[in-house]
Amino acid sequence: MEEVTNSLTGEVPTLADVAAAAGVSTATVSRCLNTPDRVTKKTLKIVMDAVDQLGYSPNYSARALAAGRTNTIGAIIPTMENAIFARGIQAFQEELQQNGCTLLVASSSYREDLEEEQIKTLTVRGADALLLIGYQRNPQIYNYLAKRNIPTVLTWASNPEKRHLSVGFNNRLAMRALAELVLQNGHTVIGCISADTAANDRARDRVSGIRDAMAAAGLDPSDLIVQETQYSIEKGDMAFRSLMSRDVRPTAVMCGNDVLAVGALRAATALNMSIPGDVSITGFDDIELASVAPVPLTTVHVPHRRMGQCAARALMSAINGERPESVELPTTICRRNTLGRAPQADAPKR
Amino acid sequence: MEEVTNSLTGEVPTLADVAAAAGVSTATVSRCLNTPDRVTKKTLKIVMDAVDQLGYSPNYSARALAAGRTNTIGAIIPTMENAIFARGIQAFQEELQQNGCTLLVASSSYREDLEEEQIKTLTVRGADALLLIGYQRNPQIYNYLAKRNIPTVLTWASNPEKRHLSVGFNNRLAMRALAELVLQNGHTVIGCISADTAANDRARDRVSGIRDAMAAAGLDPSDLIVQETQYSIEKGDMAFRSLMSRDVRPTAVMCGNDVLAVGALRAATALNMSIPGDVSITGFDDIELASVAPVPLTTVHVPHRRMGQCAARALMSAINGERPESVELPTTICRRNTLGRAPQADAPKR
DNA sequence: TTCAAAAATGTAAGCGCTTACATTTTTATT
DNA sequence: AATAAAAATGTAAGCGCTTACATTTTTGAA
Repeated sequence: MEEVTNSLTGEVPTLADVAAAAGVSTATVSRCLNTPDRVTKKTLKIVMDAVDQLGYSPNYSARALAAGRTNTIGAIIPTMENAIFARGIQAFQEELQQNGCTLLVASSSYREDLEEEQIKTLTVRGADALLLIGYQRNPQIYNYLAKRNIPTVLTWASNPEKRHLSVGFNNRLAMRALAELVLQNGHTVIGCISADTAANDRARDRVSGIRDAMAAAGLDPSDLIVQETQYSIEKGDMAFRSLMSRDVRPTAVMCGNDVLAVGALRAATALNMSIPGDVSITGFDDIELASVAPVPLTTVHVPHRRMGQCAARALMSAINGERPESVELPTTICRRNTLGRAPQADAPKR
Repeated sequence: MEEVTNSLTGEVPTLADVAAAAGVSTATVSRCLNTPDRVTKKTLKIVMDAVDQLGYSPNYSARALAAGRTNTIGAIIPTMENAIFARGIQAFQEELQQNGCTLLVASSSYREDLEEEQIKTLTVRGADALLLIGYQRNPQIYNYLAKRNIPTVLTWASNPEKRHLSVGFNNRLAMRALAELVLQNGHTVIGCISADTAANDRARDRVSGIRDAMAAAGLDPSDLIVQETQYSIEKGDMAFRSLMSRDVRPTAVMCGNDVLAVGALRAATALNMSIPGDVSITGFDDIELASVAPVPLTTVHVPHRRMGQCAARALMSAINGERPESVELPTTICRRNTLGRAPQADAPKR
């Protein structure tokens, strides 16, 4: 954190100042900084001493302009308001940092139009690559990105059409596995609280996963009672109540993520229902909230950190002109206390 | 999201391309983009049409290099892993965006050395201004910032020495008010779970606030039982257990933030203690977690969104050469269900 | 020791934009 | 209609860096 300003100008020193101080050309200084092995040990030392002495640090705008790359990666996530993406993005950023890159995060509030805008903003600002959540979006965007040659990784899902680079997990299979466990516990009337399945591919895949399991178990998948809402504890609470006000109450409520599940849990408690005695509840994500909920949540564990890390690596290699492979990370089921045997045959309400 | 690439080169169009297409000089195009009122309505139209037609968007690196500013603001927060800073930063970013600025977020993991590094990284990358959390840091950093002429706003606290621009709240007074309420409920043995008071000024101020209230109520402030730990639910749980294993158990445990309080709550439940019957627990921040905790948390409400917004405005005006004033936002006490009367005189354990 | 090849260094041309200053056009005044 | 002042536009010089290419120095084989 120490620095000697250029004694000549009193200004922040430039490459040229270093070159002058070291008695070499600017090209050599640049090489010392970027490709030290193309330079003599001796020169390197002289130059680096000058760098230290002047407290020089390169101007990134100039570097970006000249080199045509910014060493900045953009990420657009649907929300920062809850912790769904926090851990994964944190890991992503840590990995980038190790590679000398900076992360620029924007959030789209789950709105497609805003996401498009953010993508444009970030690329225009020179993001060398992008991390996006999910795969469903206007094809024009993929064209735009392709035309501009911006490597992009899709995360938190694995892209069914293998056209785009993705580092994620299979939402459908993951949820199916959990649903199978629910069915094994004797539940036959199943409710589901999900985010908007039209706009959110992860949500849609998760619901499909439940239906898959039902079909495989000989139930009619269309019997699944789906309640769509937004991701928040409050909304989860309301959706659960709505589910419970039906003539035939589900004995198990599978939630699209942990946030909704915690809301459902709260509502159930408020309704004096015991968990999992009266009703089973499941989540998805395994964020911290899941393990500290009033009743620890049975949920799907997603390897968020690893996903962030892999995504970063994939992007770095894409930037370097390689062709990284998509990866599909395994999820596991996290059995805790909100899933139990279905209660006795459910009598119609009243 | 549509774009016609420069038909001449097939490349992303530049200012010069637009100028050529519009039949004007690059300077005029630049003016149309940056200072449209210095240009004829007619020219403006011609140029803007060319811009649309070519799908031109400016190269930010070049613009930054030439103009000497990046329109990028940096924020360094201690953590992204929990929601303490999320809402405030979100509001900060929204406000910046309205002013054409982009936010660059980095996290320091509550480590002073990392924070210094991040500050350097962000300024070197051309951040025009910085948002920092708290006021306590190596004076050299403030020098560095001053020398580089980087406007900086300190947030989540209000700086006691008025030397730096800050937009925050008074942690000490806020916690004192809450502590007074606790004391009014008849509690005399008070425990406190806090973050590291040596490194974290907000944490320190909050503890001081409790002591202030005790002193004012005729208690000995040094009787406050302080347990320091990191901010996480798990750590809060452990700290609470440790507090409860003392010979004289506190009847009220005031936590440094809501995350710790939720952990304490969990531990209390696990220990079969009723809340607030056996023990009262308080938080700080009023993040979403507080209202959805198993027992809704009595806590200090902090106007996070407003703080983020004000901080952004202050920075924007500082960038424009004005001298914005520090602001201290009021906090309020949020009475919910974890604070009650002290139980009967506490018998020594066993 | 000589000389070609390899390695190190230097030269200088941009990267795409902003802006001070110069020039031209418009406006308002007489 | 003539003219000075104001407004609009153009010219061109950088901003600080990277890198293709040219030049110089070093290396090592003959």
